Amino acid sequence: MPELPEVESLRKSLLPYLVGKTIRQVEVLKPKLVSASGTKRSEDFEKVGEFRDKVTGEMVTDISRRAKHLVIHFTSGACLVVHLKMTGQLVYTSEETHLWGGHPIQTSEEQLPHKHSHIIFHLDQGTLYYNDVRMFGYVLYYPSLAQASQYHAFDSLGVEPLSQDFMRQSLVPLQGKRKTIKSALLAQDIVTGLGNIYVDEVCFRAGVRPHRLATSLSDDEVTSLYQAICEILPKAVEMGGSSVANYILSDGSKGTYAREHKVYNRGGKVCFVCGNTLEKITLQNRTTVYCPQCQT
DNA sequence: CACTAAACCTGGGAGC
DNA sequence: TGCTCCCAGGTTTAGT
Repeated sequence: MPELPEVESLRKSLLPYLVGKTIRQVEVLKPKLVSASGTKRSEDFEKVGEFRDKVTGEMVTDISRRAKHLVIHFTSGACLVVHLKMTGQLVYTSEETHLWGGHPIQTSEEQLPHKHSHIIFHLDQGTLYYNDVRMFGYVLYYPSLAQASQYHAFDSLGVEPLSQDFMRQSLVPLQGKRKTIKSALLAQDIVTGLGNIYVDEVCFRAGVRPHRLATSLSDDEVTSLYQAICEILPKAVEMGGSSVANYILSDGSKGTYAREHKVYNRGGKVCFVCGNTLEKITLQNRTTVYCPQCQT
């Protein structure tokens, strides 16, 4: 479930650990998760060797984010594009800190690597683990940011909702989409970064039913959606994201925004605002929860 | 164009 | 205790 707030929180938590560190050695235990030249999820073992060779010796200069992708930048201009998909994690440990959940490692299940550690980056100080239970995620190497952008068609993505470019006007194209509001917000082409959790939370806050057609949105409702996104996403980032299932920050600690959820995972429960029962429906093949009273 | 389902995977929980 | 079944979300792709 890493959505924008989770990826952004992870990015921030990785920065102080990774910037300035050099990769001394790489272990790729699940070849299908990496690529060295744009061919995703290849089983080709030569490409694993290529990946290892190209990444080894690189120093991290910065970590950025585009939509739900993390981009790890290197001195040479090359970069790694990381997508966590459903269950990916990036966890950093070092001899000094050896942290897990903000405290020193104590139990065996806090030990790394474990059976879901698929890529291990040994740094000149500390170790970065890519863990992924379901292995939907990936780590792609690109020799330059330009090539990464080209292959990944980052330019077909909509506006970044945390950027200064994001304004009410950015959401006006919603009114031209002949699909449901939820579908249009999940599609990433108008605004990026929202997933199942935050679309439901945003719709609730805006007072809009997610299964209505986007063409039915009034101007005021577009404004409400804009305001809801502006309020919810920064707050979620501030709280480290929503740790449902297995999302964690780079030191193993959890984000706390899940306690702020008003509708996500609350189908059949009582609406905090009006006291009515929250409705649970399936939309776009995804579980969707809304309040029939508060959302119109 | 927009929808739906399936696919990619595994583990956790419910129900029996 | 242990089995089966269903569910979880991000994204792409194939089919309607």
